[in-house]
Amino acid sequence: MADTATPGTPRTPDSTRRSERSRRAIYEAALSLVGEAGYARTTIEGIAARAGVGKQTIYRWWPSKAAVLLEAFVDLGEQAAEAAGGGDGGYEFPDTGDLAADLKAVLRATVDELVDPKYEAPSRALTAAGIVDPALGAEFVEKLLEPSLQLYVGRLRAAQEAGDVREGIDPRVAVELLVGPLSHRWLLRTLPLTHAYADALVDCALGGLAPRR
Amino acid sequence: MADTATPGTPRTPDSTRRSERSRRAIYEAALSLVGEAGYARTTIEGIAARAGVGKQTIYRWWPSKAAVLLEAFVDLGEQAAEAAGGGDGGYEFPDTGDLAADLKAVLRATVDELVDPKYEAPSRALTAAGIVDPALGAEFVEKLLEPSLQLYVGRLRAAQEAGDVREGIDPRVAVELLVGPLSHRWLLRTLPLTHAYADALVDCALGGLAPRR
Amino acid sequence: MADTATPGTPRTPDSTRRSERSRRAIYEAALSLVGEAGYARTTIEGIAARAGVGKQTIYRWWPSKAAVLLEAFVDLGEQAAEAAGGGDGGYEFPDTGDLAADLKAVLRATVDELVDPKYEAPSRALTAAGIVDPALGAEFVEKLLEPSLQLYVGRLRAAQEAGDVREGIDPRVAVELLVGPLSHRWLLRTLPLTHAYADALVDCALGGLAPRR
Amino acid sequence: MADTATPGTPRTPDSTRRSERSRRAIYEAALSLVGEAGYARTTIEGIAARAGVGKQTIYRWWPSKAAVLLEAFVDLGEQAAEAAGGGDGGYEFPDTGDLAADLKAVLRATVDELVDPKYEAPSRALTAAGIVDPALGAEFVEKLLEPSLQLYVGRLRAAQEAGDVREGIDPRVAVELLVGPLSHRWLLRTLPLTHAYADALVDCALGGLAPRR
DNA sequence: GTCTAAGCGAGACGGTACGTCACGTCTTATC
DNA sequence: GATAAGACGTGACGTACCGTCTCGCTTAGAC
Repeated sequence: MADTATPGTPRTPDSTRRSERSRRAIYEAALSLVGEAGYARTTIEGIAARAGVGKQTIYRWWPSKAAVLLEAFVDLGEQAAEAAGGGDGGYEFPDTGDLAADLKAVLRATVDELVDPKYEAPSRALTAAGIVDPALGAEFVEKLLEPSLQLYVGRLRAAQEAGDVREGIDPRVAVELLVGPLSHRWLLRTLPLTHAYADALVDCALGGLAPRR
Repeated sequence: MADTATPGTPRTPDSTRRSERSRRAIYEAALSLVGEAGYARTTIEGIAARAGVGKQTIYRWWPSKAAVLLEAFVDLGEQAAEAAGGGDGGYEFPDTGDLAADLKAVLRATVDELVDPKYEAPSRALTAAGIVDPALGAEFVEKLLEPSLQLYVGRLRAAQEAGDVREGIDPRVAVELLVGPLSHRWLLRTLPLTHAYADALVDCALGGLAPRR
Repeated sequence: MADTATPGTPRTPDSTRRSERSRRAIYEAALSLVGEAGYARTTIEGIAARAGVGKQTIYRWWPSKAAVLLEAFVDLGEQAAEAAGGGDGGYEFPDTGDLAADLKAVLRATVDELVDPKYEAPSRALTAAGIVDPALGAEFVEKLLEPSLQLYVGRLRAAQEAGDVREGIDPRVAVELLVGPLSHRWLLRTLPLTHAYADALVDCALGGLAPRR
Repeated sequence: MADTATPGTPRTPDSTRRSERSRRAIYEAALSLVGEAGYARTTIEGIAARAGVGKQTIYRWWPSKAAVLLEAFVDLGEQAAEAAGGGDGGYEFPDTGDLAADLKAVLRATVDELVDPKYEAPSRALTAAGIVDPALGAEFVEKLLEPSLQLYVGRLRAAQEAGDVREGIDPRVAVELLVGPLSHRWLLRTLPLTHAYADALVDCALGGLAPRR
């Protein structure tokens, strides 16, 4: 009965003795390197060197380069949220009563975020890594994507109760009807991602393609 | 309009002397290796070895592993089309007069294709590579994605003329309203990709989220 | 006079952490491969593979294949000397009082060594490499050739003091008068290298070509 | 009895149809490249490219890079001889009656040639190649070295008849006594190769190391 | 004067080795 | 015991040349 934590075969490091200093330095190094050189040309050795950290310190705490970057990214988001909201990091979805306006505002903000050069490279890299690696993808979805989607779901459910959305509609599908096309254009670069597109999406999705009788 | 191929400065190989034998062997090796070991564990050396080809023969004709796989994939599609349609490779979009039914049929078929284990690994790999590398992404879209989307656009335009789609709707946006969510679920694995989901999408998109007055 | 090793700009490895095991394995692999396949067909990859060592471990410590072999050869000599002399590796030149006899004995031994198939291939390879590459040649001369020549010089100087060599003679030139022709025949393979030739050389060199008045 | 030339298995090219133009261009390219980049960095592809010649034209007529260079070098010597002597290329060894003076003159000229930067690189390269490759070495000795040595032998034999060299001396050994040390210094770069050294060699060799009674 | 077969320039091909980079593991010394 | 440092075995990278081969083109010598 030697080990406190999981008795699994691989050595479980003692997280209470972990160096906060190193952790922060690794986050910063990872993000800056991905921003400068791109994800593919960012290496664990490079992160360690820039962070002034031994390679083993990275391998001890993360299973892969993608995992490091994901955590760094989550941390970035938390810090931004903390700085902005002051609260516990929970963004709120606007509810002015005008569903279309609210959705357009949020989708426009999302567009702005997606094309912001500061976030674009690491976001794309993480998304791509998650597409190929299911485990990483699951973490990516759980930590970064799903929380946002839940906000949409909440707003749409409220709209449904207010009678602004038909009864038979599954709010989850409705969310994807809006977010899916945005994501599609961003990831695949088929056509420019603009505010106008965001507005068009909302109008189409709410009004439907079929003519109103 | 003199030269078909790239007139670039660096050594341009003479494509008339290219070995068809090697090209085919490389396609097959690339596809089989990605299928067996996954994209990340597929190497150019491995492809060359399995194809019985010198590495230089790959580097002479393709700039990257992703480019090889993309071409192999395009070739696979062409061969399949040739075998199936007998014609010049152009699939046709069904038009029974019932727009909803036609869209559901096609989306269901797309779902089946996306979850087919034979195609899933290379498709994901290529998509992910294109997300990170704009040049490759552009080629991916142009050669593989856009042709399919144009079939949707054609069908929707016909529907619009028949009065089955509202006049103000941009058919391109309409297509993305259907395809975007599908792609979103497939790439990010948020929720299972099923025929039911395809049907729900069509219903939502055609009918709209807002209640009919 | 701070640093023993090269203070060069490029990554200087820490020699205190060097693996003795690998070093020895590399020496052995290099010597055996040159013996079996010849120098030209010996490759760094081959040495690394046979030594069970990464290529980088060779490139980290040696600048070239020739440098590896030179060190391996020097090491071989040191080990042989240690095994034989028990002392610090210094061979001694015989001094029986009979200069001609002593020289013949040593030259005959040299002949035997030069034609020994075990040493011939690597010796030739190293000499040839040194002929073309001045830096390597200098190291070869300093580490392997010059120590031997100095023994000759010492013996000849003693002979000069004993009145067995004329006063005006430069001992260094005298040494080369004996060693040069031997080396010439060995390297260029003009005529067979035999004990008889060694004897003839000593007689000619001591007695001179011109008739004694 | 199908083939005119050697009925050996490998295709024997028809030398009557050989392109003199290409041959000369290859000689020039080979010599200039070795002079500029050194032997090791000279490649057959490089020679072919500079000569404006297909690789196969080289492989058709020569078995190796060294063979090309050797022939180029022999040709160079022949052309020089033709230009100088006007005759059939046979240099003559001076015979003024003063053996020591004649030998010194020739050895000094040899020294000058050996240190001439124009010839040094290819000479060293060829010598080194011949040291390692017996077949090439034999050709090198036969075509380039032996003819020169025979001139020495002739002069020494004449001196022996004139009573300037002792009867018991083998002229061949005597030649090597003079040429060997020169070659030794040149090849191994132990000490500077000078006219003074040439003179000292002649004096030592003629007078002998042992004191005259 | 044609015809045909060789040499020729060019360069694609299957290979081997190069020298470099980064991986993930391990060891050593420091804190 | 976590850490900075970095040597190690491993394996892929992209490049350089190897020696063979296959193309058209040209250029004799035989008809």
